[in-house]
Amino acid sequence: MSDLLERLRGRGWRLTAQRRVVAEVLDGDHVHYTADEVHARASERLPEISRATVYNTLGELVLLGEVLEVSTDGRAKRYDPNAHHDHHHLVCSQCGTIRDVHIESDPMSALPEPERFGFEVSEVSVTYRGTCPNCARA
Amino acid sequence: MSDLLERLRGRGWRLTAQRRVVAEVLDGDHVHYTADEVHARASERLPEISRATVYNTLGELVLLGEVLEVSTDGRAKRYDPNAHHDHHHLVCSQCGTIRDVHIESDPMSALPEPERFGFEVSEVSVTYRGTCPNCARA
DNA sequence: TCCTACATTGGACAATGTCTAAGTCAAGAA
DNA sequence: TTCTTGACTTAGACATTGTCCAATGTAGGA
Repeated sequence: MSDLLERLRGRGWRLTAQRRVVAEVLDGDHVHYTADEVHARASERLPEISRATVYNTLGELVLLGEVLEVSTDGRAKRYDPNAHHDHHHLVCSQCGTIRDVHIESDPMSALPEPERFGFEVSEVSVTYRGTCPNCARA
Repeated sequence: MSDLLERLRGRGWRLTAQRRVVAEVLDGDHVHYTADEVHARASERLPEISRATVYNTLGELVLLGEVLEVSTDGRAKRYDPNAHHDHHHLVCSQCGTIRDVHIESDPMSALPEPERFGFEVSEVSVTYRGTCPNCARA
């Protein structure tokens, strides 16, 4: 994730304590926090960080293509730092847990020309839903 | 859509003017209104209908499997009456327009067992994003 | 027609996200 | 190093979307 900070500095980002902490919170695999979860974790390291800054920073990371925005349930958006590896999502309908998954076909090529309705299609996301092992036990 | 009303009555639904109007608003192809859009359209025919009733009715239709809930952008959920025909969605990133599309592969079978992480997977949705012809012109 | 359980209403409340004005600070210039 | 400036942060007001509740209304069976 320090790679990330270097890349961003190279793009003219001013490097502040707040941005550094947000980037650190997002470091890891299968990380899919909501903005408020990021804020809570960032506050542990930098208590005075404001909600607005977290929202701003997440928005910038998304625009820069470093983080993906995932909205699985119409509740809070989640932020996925794994933006440089093509993947999809598996979501537990009960507890909301998300896993990154890799699939064996190319869904983009599965959409026939006549079904594109003249759209310039640039992106596809596949979301699987089900019950995770934890919730299945309960 | 009157089929729908019959089906619901058969399931013990009490048939009220409000529910009838909501069902009428949802009639049609490529209909993907937000709850507030449904409310606005329903209000044209039944001015005193309340927001709460629209939300309640939409929620019930979803539970009954007659309408699908679609959250494409983390903004308001949209309601898709085309629940009995398997399909996916093509969304314009600029104006939010949605089209129903049919694809040529089965995305469910594209998720290998080891990528299921012990989940009981029951559902898959594929969302294509791009620019619609209208927005491309502008 | 009458009853009653179910449906509707309006408004308060909750969750998430956006915006603004004022204060603060990172980083280049001198 | 210190100065300067425009970008960044902050707190809190506000907006949007959705949920809940107590009071009232009504569909449909008896």
